[in-house]
Amino acid sequence: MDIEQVVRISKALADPARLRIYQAIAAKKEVFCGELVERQRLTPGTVSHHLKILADAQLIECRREGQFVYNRATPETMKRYTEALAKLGRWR
Amino acid sequence: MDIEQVVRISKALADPARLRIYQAIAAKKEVFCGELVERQRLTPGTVSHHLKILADAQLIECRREGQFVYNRATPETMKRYTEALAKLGRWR
DNA sequence: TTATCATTTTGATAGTCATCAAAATGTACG
DNA sequence: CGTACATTTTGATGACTATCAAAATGATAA
Repeated sequence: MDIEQVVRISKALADPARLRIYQAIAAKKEVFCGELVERQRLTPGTVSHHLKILADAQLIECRREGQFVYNRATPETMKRYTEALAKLGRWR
Repeated sequence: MDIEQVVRISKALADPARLRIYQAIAAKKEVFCGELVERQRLTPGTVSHHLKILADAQLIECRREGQFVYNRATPETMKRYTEALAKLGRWR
């Protein structure tokens, strides 16, 4: 994983609202947007914005099914992120 | 580790210049500020600013010795950060 | 088609932040 | 003391961002 991707993921995780959204998604198999709007007390536009940033960082994947868009976490990305950080901190 | 600390660390890692600085520090036992100013092509003020953010996140520790301030990484914090993220992504 | 609901996009706004230059502070040594 | 060097702080500026309201788009069903 290159440094730009590490920065992109760090940025995605660097906002409390977005971290809560990620947490809510990762805690279940799938979550659709409306569920997040209710639980996070944010407008649909704002939630959509955050989901886009999480998806661009490949921390989540989104799948449309009818009117709804279901989101689920992609733990592989998180795994590769933490591995990249561990490597970053290793001497020599 | 609480969510605020996760956000604080994510923010600290969410800038390319700061990530490079952290990388440079973690790659050696200790680094002093002047070394970073040279290698990163940033002004002393900017480097100092970044070091403060890394230190506030407890990703590095700074120790003054005479005129110089030596910085070293605290891998313990990085370890707890990645563990917190892993827990965040875990179901149930 | 029209109505309705879910989501995204747009435009605006207030707040945050990276950066620099310059001033201030800390520290050593004549 | 005064000079020199390392670091931090301050003030300013331009860029970015979280948020909302409202408009636009997608999709279903009557």
